[in-house]
Amino acid sequence: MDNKKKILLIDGNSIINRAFFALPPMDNGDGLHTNAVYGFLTMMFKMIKNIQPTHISVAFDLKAPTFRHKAFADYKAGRKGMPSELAMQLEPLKNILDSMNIDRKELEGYEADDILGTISRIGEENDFSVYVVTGDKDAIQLASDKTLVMITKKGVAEVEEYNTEGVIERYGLTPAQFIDLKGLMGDKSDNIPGIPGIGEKTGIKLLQEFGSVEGVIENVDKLKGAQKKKVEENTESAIMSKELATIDRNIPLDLSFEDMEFGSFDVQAVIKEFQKLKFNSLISKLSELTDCEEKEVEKKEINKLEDIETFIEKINEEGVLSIKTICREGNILDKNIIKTFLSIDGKEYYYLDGEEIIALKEILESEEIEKIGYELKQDFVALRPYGIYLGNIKFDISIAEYVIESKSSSSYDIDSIANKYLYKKVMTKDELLGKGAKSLSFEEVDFENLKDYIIGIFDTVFGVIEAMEKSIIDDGMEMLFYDVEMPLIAVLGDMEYTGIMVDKDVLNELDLEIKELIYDAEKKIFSLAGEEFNINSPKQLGVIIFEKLGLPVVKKTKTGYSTNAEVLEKLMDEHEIIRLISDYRTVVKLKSTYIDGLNSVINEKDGRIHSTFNQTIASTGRISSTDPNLQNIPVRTNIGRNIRKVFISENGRKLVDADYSQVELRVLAHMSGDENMIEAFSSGEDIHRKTASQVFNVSLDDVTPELRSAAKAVNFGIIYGKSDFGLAKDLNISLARAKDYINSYFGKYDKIKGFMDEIVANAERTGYSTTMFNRRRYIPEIKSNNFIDKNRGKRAAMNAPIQGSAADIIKIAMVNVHNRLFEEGLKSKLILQVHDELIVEAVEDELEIIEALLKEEMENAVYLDVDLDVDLNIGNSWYETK
DNA sequence: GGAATCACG
DNA sequence: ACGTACGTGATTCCA
Repeated sequence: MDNKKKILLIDGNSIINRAFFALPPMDNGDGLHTNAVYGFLTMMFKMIKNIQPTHISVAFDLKAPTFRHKAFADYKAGRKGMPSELAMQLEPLKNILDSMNIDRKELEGYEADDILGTISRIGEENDFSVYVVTGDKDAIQLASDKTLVMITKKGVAEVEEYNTEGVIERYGLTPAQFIDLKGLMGDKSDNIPGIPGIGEKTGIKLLQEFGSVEGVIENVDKLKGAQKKKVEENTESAIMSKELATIDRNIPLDLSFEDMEFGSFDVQAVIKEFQKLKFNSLISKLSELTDCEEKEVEKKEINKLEDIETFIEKINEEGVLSIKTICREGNILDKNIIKTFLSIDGKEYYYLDGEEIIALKEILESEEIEKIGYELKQDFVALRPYGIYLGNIKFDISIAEYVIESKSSSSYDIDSIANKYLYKKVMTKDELLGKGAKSLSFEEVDFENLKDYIIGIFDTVFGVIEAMEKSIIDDGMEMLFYDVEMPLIAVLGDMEYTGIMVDKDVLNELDLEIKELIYDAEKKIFSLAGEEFNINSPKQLGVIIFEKLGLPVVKKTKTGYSTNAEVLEKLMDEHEIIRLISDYRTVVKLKSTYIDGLNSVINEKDGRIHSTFNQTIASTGRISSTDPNLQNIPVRTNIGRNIRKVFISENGRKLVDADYSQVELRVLAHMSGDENMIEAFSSGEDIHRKTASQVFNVSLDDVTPELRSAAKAVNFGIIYGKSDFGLAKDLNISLARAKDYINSYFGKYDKIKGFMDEIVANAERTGYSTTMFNRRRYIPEIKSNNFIDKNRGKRAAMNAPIQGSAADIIKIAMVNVHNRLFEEGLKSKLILQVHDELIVEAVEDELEIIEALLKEEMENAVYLDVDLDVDLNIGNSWYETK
């Protein structure tokens, strides 16, 4: 089966039918069901990818009666018609096949089976390797050394393959005898009678002995008892059944292999069809199918913008501007722009050199002119040193893709966006600059190449906005995208550009202290171990404590002994070296990640640290912070908390730290509508204490610290979908008691239970869960057959609406705080966000205004069925704001 | 470049 | 019976 000529034959009705029943309902938002088409195409794409056929044909049944109906009035009697949800999907499927130039065949009086049988025969005669895909086992009779029959099992994704040998192996019969088997056993689904009482096993046995239906009949005398009687009484039925089950491989079919050739089609037309059905994920798979014409990036001119006046006039007319700055590596505070590329309509592209961009300041800052682009925060920040504040950021395609397709580990680079929406290959930054040691900078790169890179970005921006906008509206994310995510770009850009002041002296003092601690700990560890080794190497450390010192192994990792904090905690009483190792780990972490790490990113010009805030990373909608990560500065331990003394306010300013109190639990109370939980919050009591009293049925005064901490653990566990096992482990209680806690928790807060169950059920059906503001998180694992993956998917599904809604809320607050600071002409700056906490560096004159402003905007960002509560703390350093 | 570890909400 | 809390980022070791 290694011919160059390969023909893929698909039983269209059989496969679309299977797909319909195997896949959960899907629709395109316009009432058109799409699951069967989607399933069909997924299967077909997979086959094309695996088989690489040169020819394809899809056969369909027609409604008209076939020769089988004429021969046997009851043929297929009792079969229900197609459900309308499936019937409505036939035309769209046929349209897609047509637009992909895939041959379709249907012939009055015959079934799809007969078409496949005939083509496969002619194909074999013409030296093709033939691949037949269907859900109907009848087709097994077509199997041969040249024809591989693939029968779908479990939906449409997996198939069982049969060639001659495969049939013999599985049934002990030749493919031709498979027809005889049908003749004997009949087929309920087609209402073919066969011989009542003879099933697959008996049928196979008889055929192995007598060869065929006719053989069985001739030798009926050799049979005994009831079996003999059955065969005698149903001779005619058996012969007729065999006839009905025989695929007619000689039907009068017009066919030319030329028509069935597969490979070239109008990709853009197919994409349009897919977009109608919302099959975005399939669009990106088109490129895997065939190397047929990828749409080339059009060669375009990018000219120096000479006539700025006319350009500005035109912008004012159009009202939209796309921009991409290209910068040299350098200090965020310096003017680093090499070139700024501009386009108004996606047709004409221009550039300006370096500082020339200042000529467009008014337009760039204009609230009238809408700015569109890709990763516009970079441009926003790049323009700041020129005194330009990019205004009215309307549409950023990287963030649009993030809200449209939010799932874990997805990338939103320009190439994947272009590929998905436009089926275009565009140049990536890596392709432009190269990777690794040989990589170039933007300054070194050839200008012609740079132009192609920019054309790719602009073409993509202008090409995808319409489709993205439609997705955003269809999914109900207009408010989230236009009123939260887009304005947030400038907020985050400002935070990055402003940075946070650090006290280098404090940092150096801490460094000296910690060096001492590390040195002392090292010395003691080596002496207790009796040798020197690399304490930072879990491998070497494992050898020392588990082999040399013989401590009991608590847990293993993939690669060896586990030596993490939890394990060390368990070994604490076994040997005094453990405490030292644990402390050593703590201080080394502080030095490497925080002291050395922060030291290396202090901006030499302003003595501040300028982190980058990422808006398209976290699958739940949170913001993340890198270079450095300012969202994981130590706070939980006394020694670690000292790092916060490094983050200070400038002279004449104060840090105002505002944090939401229990925002995730409040979100949960609101979203679930649970009256008891809502009451718990409105009582104003400490929430974990109140929960303890409600769940354990004791008066508030009788809540012991143990009960409170149990309630706290359950409260948090609920947010993450924690199991009884995990709770038992954390609280160090029996599994039974942990179960008890959870049961009484859900007994008291029964709507929370219902809410969680509903989220999981919805996610299993739709594949995603949503926040209060319709932010989606896609969780494909929840449909997995793997128990572990599926459960992880369920927990992610339960957590995403809570964590994500809280993220939405603080983003709204950030936009509102930022707007008020601007509108009221205040000099204080929002400089940090740590998920439920905002930090403003306030000038002292504005301190009271800022306190009120922060509290007001954060508490009123949204209105929930429970109040949002914000705690304020003021200090000269982050350490003091506690 | 992945694994292990540990810092945060 | 399964394996056992969601979401991040940085550092270090080691193949």
